[in-house]
Amino acid sequence: MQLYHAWYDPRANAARPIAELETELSEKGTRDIPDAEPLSAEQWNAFDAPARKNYLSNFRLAYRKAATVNWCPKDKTVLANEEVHEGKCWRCDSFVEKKNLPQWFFRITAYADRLIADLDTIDWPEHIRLMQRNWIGRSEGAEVDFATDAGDLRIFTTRPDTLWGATFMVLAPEHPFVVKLTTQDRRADVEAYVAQAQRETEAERTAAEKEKTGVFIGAYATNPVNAEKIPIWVADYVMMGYGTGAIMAVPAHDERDFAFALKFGLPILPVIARTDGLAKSFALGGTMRDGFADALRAVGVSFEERQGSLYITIPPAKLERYLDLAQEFVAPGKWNEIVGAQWLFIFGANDVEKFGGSESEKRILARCHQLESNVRGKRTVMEMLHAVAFYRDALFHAEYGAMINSNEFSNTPGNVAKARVTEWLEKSGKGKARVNYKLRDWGISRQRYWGTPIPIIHTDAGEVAVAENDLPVKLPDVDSYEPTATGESPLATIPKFVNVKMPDGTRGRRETDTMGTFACSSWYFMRFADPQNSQAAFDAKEAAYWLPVDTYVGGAEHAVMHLLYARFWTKVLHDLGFVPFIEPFTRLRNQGMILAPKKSDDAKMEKMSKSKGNVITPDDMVKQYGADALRAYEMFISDFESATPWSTDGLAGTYRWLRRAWDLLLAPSDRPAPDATTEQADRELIRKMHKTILKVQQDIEGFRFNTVIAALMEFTNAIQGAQNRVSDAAYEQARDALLILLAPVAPFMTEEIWARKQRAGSIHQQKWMQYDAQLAVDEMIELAVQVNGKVRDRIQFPVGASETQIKDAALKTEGAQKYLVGKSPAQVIYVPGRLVNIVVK
RNA sequence: GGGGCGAUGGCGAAAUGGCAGCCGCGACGGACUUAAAAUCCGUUGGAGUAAUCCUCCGUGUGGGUUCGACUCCCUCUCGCCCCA
Repeated sequence: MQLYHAWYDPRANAARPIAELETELSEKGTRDIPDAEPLSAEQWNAFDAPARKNYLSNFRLAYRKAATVNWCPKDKTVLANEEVHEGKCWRCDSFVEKKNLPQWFFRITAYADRLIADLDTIDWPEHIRLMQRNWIGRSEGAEVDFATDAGDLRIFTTRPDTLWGATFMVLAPEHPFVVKLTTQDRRADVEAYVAQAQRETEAERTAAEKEKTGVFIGAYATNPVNAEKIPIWVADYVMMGYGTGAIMAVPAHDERDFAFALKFGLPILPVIARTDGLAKSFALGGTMRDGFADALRAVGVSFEERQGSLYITIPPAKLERYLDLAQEFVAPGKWNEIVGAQWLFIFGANDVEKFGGSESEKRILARCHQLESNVRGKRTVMEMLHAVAFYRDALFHAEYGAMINSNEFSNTPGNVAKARVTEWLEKSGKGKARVNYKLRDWGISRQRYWGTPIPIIHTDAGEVAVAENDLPVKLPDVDSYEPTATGESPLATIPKFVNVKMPDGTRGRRETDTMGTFACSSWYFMRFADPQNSQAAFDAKEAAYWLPVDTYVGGAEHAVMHLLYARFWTKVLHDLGFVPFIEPFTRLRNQGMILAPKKSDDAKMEKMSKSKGNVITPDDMVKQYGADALRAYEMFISDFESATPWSTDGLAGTYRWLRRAWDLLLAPSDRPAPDATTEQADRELIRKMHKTILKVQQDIEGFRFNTVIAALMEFTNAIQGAQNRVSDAAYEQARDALLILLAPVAPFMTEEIWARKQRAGSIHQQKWMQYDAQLAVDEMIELAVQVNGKVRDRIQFPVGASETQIKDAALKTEGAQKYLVGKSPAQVIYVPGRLVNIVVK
């Protein structure tokens, strides 16, 4: 239970024994520990034992806290996520509820930065490392406090540069401020909404994602950067688990906030300039005086005209001219606007309103409502603009760009905006820089029988770890594994397991949750280093000798869970001195999945796995074709990393090839003596042999087993084809090479042939073939002759011919000449050993 | 909803930015056989054509970069995996 006895010290950036933390707390409290809740030594020393245990839970790498589980009200059981389908129980189809239970967690978030940084030290596929980085989801931003009647409401944002565009706030339904701030008149609506959101599963909360929902809670918060009062809403698109469970909504530059604001008529104020300079204007028929279109043409502003209206996209350089023209031509009692790169409402000559804040929003809206009855239903300027489909791509963007409409920060360039605002927030005490992670702590509790018992005993003095000598805690023998009606683990119903006597005579209750299987898969490879050890999980010396794992082959489907958890566990054990390495698997390669037809729909494929019940066992194939043929076929079937449908159609072909090789390798050798005719054939066969040696060894090292088989098939064909034309010596040499190269592919068959040939020892202990570059080199090369990238002829040259010679010959080929009639080559490109491309204009 | 990967003949697939389809399956034709199986030989991306000559088309869609794109960049569609 080392995780329980350890905590993460951010100063050392490493795990340390919890005892050292206790000492520190008793001497100086949390004074030196960054981000810890303030606690003095006096306060700590005044705590009783349970209070101390409780406080230490904030630090331990293994700790308990309340968390929601899926609960089936009919089966009265806790369901794993994969047992919930579309919000319903997999067995009885009743709607799954949420239930709060104390659960055990591992504090993997403490290692987030190291889990990212150390990815650079291992040889893993790039997409797996990318997935882990995304999964950890490190984002830099700032914490900002918004004042409310219930005190400061803290939010986390990755875009502090958009603070001036915050027009409302959104709380997660579970946020404690929802209850504190909701006004009397809004209470009924808010409570109904929160209750509904909590009934919904996470899946439903995001599945019904298209339509945004939420309610206003009646309260307001003050934006610390401009003292504007903005309304507070509660909505299920904000999750309590991420950041602080509260967001400032900047609808002009966040897609979800934009959709939410449009739906509920909340103001949308652009505060970041567009980076693409896109500016548009829609001149509705009748709003501009005659001659406007001609005037636009005269200054070179292009537009589309449909049904009397002009759809104008204004080039950045022409914005000023356009503004002049619009003022000149706008009809009395009408207006024209520019959106995108500028936000201007043109009501007449020298009567232009800039849309740049809540005051201008009100003014513009009031004037437009007065002038035009059609827009009176629109609650915000942006809603009015959004009604024009032509404008839609110019209204919203989420890029970094120069700040606008942000008081003294306006015109701050996009590349420094975030840093400058963050710095200012810190200096002015309005907020501070903070790093946030998507990664959550790892919940290990399962309310199941099958799993490793969590070695903790609950006593009157709080929880106590099981003494090291008493480990491991074993599962009791039971008759029934059925879950309990209370949601507790079945272990809770077994008094013999639950009740324990402590050394001091008091009674304790064993923890009855078990660990999910990922806990075990996080360290099994360490146990493999010392599997018989009955004293400890493994001996440090054995682990240091055998580990880390040099090459780990597994499926990409484990990219973010198993592989991340195993890395975390390894780092903890490293910090605590149990292993000398920081990464468990030095090299990782993914094998592709084997797919099988879906049971429900034959036309679709899915991963072949026990849990899906679509597994095909290879026993019959081994019986019919032998293990070697099956092995070779699996190597051959596709690229190692690609998923591929299972099919035995090609297995007979692999079998035929191995049998052909068998016959060939065991055939009596009686070739003609070397002479002039055999000499050339010998050279060719030996050349093929060396090419094959190189290909096979390179491809094995690169995990390209399918092309290894292809190369060996080619070599087999080559020997067979040449057998009556080569000398005895060459034939023997080639056959011996094939036998050795075949050994890793068909280990049983080659061993048998080795024995039948009366060779000493095992074939699998022989030296590998030596590649000879000299003997592998070609005498002649064939080059394609292309004209404008299309092959028109071919030429042959001895190796070593000069570039000039080759280019000249290429130009003279019949195929090239045909396409050069009346033209002259503009360029001739020679790619050594490959082709000549003649470029003709 | 988020993240990752993929799409090439009838099928599994190959191809350091340089001749698309290596190798195998299947199919077709032939040899051997009384016959079948097995084995061996040949053909096999599509269209046009008497033709194995030749021409055009062709790597999910639409665009871009390049002398040259399956390969690099952007858009979309579909499929699979992981998480929610």
